[in-house]
Amino acid sequence: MPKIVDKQAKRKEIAKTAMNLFAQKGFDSTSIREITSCVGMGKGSFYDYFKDKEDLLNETVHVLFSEWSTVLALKIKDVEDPLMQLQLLLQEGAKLGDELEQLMIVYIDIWRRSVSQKDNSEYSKTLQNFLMDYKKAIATIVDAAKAQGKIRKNADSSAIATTLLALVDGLCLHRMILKDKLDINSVSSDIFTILLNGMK
Amino acid sequence: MPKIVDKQAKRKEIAKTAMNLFAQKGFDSTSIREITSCVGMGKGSFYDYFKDKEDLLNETVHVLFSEWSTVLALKIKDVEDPLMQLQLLLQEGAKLGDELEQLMIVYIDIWRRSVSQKDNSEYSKTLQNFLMDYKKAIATIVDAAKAQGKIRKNADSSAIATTLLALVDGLCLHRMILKDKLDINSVSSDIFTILLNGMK
DNA sequence: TTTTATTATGACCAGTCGGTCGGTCATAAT
DNA sequence: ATTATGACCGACCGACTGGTCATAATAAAA
Repeated sequence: MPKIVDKQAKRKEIAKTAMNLFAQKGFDSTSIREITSCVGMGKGSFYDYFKDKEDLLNETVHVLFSEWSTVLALKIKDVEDPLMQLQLLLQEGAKLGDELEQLMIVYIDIWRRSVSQKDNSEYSKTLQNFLMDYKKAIATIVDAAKAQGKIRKNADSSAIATTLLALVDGLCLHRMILKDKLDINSVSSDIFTILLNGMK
Repeated sequence: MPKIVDKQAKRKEIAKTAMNLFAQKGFDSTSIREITSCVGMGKGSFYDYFKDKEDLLNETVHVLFSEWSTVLALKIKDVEDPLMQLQLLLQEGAKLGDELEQLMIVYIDIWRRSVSQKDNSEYSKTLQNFLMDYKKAIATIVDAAKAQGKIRKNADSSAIATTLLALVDGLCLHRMILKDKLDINSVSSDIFTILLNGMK
């Protein structure tokens, strides 16, 4: 029998390498040649693992969100207090743009593609699902805080989750442009106090 | 003597047309040929108005922010109460993504380019300045609210402005992906109440 | 060793890219 | 009527694109 390679593993490997290039030049301007040469394989072989360039984008999106979730989950895993979890989510999430700047750039790139493309491409749906799952996870934490009486009972968990998520992403993005001119620590602690006062 | 055209006006016209195409395919994937054919001019003439493709991007960014500011300023121009202005800024700003979806898509595209490109290109600086000016304008409104005793005196205007701005952009972006699944009205009114309670 | 199914390859393809350039055209001043 | 000049153009360039395919390399089974 011929040698067998783990196709799924190689897909991941190629996607990870590609992500670095996407972060530098964007998806559209990164060529298959560049990617394969960076991985150390022939250009033709690319098509043994991916149907076409968009198929690579689908894989990239999966890798992206999986890494993102892993890192974020690690940040709050040992925290018990749901309120503290929310605060961490805000502070650490907004700082994730520094730590995972490349991921963030690719995120934006995919975002733009997903919105301007009218067809319901696979990566588009993945992006939607990621956002909704993320939101649900936050809403669950908010509910836990409500159950412990740390947030007023009549607060809209879903709305709070939506807001927090949008805020984190917004801060992330703005911070990427403004760099040191946007001090996450001072902003987020102040805001969290305000939010908290309002939510009680 | 030959007829003289208003070069700056034509630059604007071309940039506006280009923006529609950028919103559909992204800057990288939109060709000069496409743009000029859409405007109804020869490809060669393009270079009578722009040094190169990036020069067009600079013009596009200016047009983009100018349109954005104009529309947003219109939304709050007749409102006296600074608190109401802030609320409008949040509600209307977040909905601007619907009204000006094309602008928003191009905004994201430029954003990605600006961050991944390490050099300090002109459009990059324009984007930075726009964000900082925007933030300053909001901070001014917050100060006005403080002066009227509608926000507690010790609140950090700058932090609040930063947050509001990030929140608006974040909601805008999320709404573009989630469409109707994200109801801006219910979210923003609820959140504004929370913010307000905390800020008093 | 031979066979055989899978993996790996890079030359090749048709087409597109941003950008240049020589030259035509329309107009307004003379 | 002549002339000067900016506006306008599309053929052309070298470089590059995503994708194909005939062929070569590989390694387990016979």
